[in-house]
Amino acid sequence: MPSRNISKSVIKRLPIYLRILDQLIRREVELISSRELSNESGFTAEQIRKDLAYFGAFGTRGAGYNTIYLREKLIKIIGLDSITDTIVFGAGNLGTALTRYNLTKNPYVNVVAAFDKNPQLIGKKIDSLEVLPIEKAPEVIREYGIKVCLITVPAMAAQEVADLAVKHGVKAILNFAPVKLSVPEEIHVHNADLTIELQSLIYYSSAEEERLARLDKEVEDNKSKSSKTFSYD
Amino acid sequence: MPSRNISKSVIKRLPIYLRILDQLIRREVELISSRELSNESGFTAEQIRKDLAYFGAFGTRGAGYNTIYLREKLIKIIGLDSITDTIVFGAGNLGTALTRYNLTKNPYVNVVAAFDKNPQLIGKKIDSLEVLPIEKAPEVIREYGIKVCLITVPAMAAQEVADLAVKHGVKAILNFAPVKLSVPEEIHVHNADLTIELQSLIYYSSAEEERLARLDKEVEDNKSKSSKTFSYD
DNA sequence: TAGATTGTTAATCGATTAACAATC
DNA sequence: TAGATTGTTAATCGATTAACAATC
Repeated sequence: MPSRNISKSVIKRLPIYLRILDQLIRREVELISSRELSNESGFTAEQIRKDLAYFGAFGTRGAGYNTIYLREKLIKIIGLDSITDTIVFGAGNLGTALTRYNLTKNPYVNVVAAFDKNPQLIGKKIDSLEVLPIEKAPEVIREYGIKVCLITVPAMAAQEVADLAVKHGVKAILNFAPVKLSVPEEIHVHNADLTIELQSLIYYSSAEEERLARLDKEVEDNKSKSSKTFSYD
Repeated sequence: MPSRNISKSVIKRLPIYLRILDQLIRREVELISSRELSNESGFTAEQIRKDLAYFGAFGTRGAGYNTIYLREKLIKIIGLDSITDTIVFGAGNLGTALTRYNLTKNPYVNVVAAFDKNPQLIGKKIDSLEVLPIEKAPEVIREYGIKVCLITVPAMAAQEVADLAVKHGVKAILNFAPVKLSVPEEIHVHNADLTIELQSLIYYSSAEEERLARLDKEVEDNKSKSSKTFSYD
């Protein structure tokens, strides 16, 4: 029996494998080797084989993986074999984008409601979905047994919304607000912080070497100018 | 001199430290220990000290880090000391959300243009920014010396847009399209794939143990039912 | 000086890569 | 059978954690 407690990095790769299989199946490819999967995904063939082996032996030695069979297994592993109902907090541009994307392009997920506090947004339609006031959330969470939600409200409001969601039974949060949410430890939070992605990209976009060399020089200069400029007075 | 070639994981944490410092400074906190930074960020104090030490000695033994000084250093390390001009490909909901967010909430970045192919979106205003046809992109990239761009176009169009951006001088891409972009190896791509985030969260949201046990059983059953159902005929 | 906290080196842990026997 | 590719074990690499000397 495969051992459990599989690392986060492995789990993050599974949906990528799934997407590639979806594409291959659409192209009517029936069999794929780990080497070819490597080309498509950018991960090494060894890593792909090892990742899959945590969950079972899905391939055929000498041949490769049957795309349909492996896809089916991945769907079950990730837990996508029944559609996941979810809700979106915040119906601004980001909330609207995510709601619409998941409604139309993500067959594994259904958005049952979007909530906002702003009276101007309440009643607005996102495709056929009407934006509801946040007060309705507890009812919807209970009614649909919502376990996963997305938070796209402003940073200031995010903790409050998270508390409400957790209180009524949500187990996993995809958080787009630029704050660290405090939640009980059994609750899973993934942060999709777009500012952080962008800033860390900027690090690489301009001549790293030069910039850091300049920094070193500054720190040097500071030191020699007597101890430290600031000290604590 | 601190050694270079600092790992991606370190770089991804720097913007988080920066954000916390911004908050502390707003609250007029002047001095902070690595232990307190740990509480705010969720990373260990040891890790924070080590991360910072890659770039220099910014703290004061016995006291901690001066918030203003450390913030200034982080800004220079990340490369945020001059505003980064950027462009957004795709003016749908996601593109609009990102454009608006960066224009209004991200002081380190300026969005100089948003592009779309859809004639219905061209001319649309995002705050004071007018959506331009994608054909104008080369001109804008050259004029502003754009090094960083965001891609929010549909999966099908993403590679084409990336090629265009790279061709005209873009060095770093924040890609929201669910595809693996092929780019020359000196170009940096960060994937912000929201579907993958959501799917890997779903893995954790429902009883993992049970699901995987059920899977094991299936695979067992399959094996005993003669070799494999599919084999390659 | 005593107390506190950094910066840095050493130890541990975990994840990736390499190698290869198993087997289709 | 020969060729190919998986699944798995061992080796390596890198990142995190622990420990502590330096020093404010």
